[in-house]
Amino acid sequence: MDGKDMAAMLEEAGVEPTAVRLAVTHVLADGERALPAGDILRKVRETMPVNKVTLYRILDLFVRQGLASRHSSGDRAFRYCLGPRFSGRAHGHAYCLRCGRMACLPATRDLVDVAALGRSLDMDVVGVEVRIDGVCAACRLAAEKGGTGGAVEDGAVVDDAPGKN
Amino acid sequence: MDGKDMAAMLEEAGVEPTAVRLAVTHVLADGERALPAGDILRKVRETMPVNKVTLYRILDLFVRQGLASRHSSGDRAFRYCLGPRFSGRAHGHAYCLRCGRMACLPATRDLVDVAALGRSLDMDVVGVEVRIDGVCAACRLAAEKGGTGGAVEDGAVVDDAPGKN
DNA sequence: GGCTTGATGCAACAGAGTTGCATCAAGATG
DNA sequence: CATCTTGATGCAACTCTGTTGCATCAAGCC
Ligand SMILES: [Mn+2]
Ligand SMILES: [Mn+2]
Ligand SMILES: [Zn+2]
Ligand SMILES: [Zn+2]
Repeated sequence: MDGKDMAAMLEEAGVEPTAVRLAVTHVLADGERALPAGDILRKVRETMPVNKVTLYRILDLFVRQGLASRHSSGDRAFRYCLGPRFSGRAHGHAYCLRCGRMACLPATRDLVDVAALGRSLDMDVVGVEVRIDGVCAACRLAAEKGGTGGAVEDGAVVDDAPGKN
Repeated sequence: MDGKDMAAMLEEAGVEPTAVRLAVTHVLADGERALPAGDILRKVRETMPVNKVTLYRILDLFVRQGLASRHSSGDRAFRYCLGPRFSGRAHGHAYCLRCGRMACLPATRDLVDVAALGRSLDMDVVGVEVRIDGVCAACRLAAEKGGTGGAVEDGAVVDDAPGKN
């Protein structure tokens, strides 16, 4: 996806295309994984200075407009990826309990009979969240080699110090 | 379930049966819903004084021992209910976006083909989380009557002041 | 030029859970 | 009995992940 597509996506979602929003869209459009706000913030900052509040507001906006979707993981940080309309599918995720990475799966429809659900529950169904919890291949290998900390490399918590936007 | 059963469950789970743990088990054994720690704390406190840290430690212990299971909702508080071994089934949940209540569903097996998942993912699958998001019947009715706040009644946040255990 | 509007920044705050250390009771040991 | 150890609990302070209020700034309009 190039810059042109990003702007088109924002417009289609009814969102004013500012520089930061384009950068966030660019990160989300990677599409491999659902990312926590902290990771998105780091990636966007490789391009330009951004305040974390701005990012949170953009993510909320994107979710409201269907551009992004927000998913809960086993830890306390929500993960964001492109919404169904822009990723081309409603999909579940595979969450690694060791490294915290959350991979986007091909689709949810094969796994869950949503229609049957709507009928069987006395509830207006808005969405279905499917998450597979386990240990990813990278972490399994790392564990076999004797490591104890999973297959993570990044770490570095996003800070809050003045002048850091 | 009476007190006798509670103690038996704790023993079966390999957990020392203290007064607080029995009370927590009692609350979880209700079985209708998965409850946030705050709700559990309030209910246990109707019986005896307890510190919130104690509750969190008990919940962690219960989850480790399989007595309870921990589920993520659309908000930032985890919900706890009896684990599969003690509730008699692995099950998903229905989360109401209005009132935040999370109902335990009959079973997950009918909805998700877990075996197929294990095969298709390069991952050691530990668990599957299925959550239906929507608006519960009570909230739908409340909304039709013109209310704007969902079908909740409780509210009251659990405090942290000294002398409150 | 003045006015409004929307996006962004900054500081302080909030909720949910954690950590470290103190205390206390029940057993185990002598 | 005196003492030692162990596990459960309490309390204060802390972390992490967002949120809220208010200030600023730029762009468009009159
Ligand atoms: Mn995804
Ligand atoms: Mn349940
Ligand atoms: Zn992993
Ligand atoms: Zn409801």
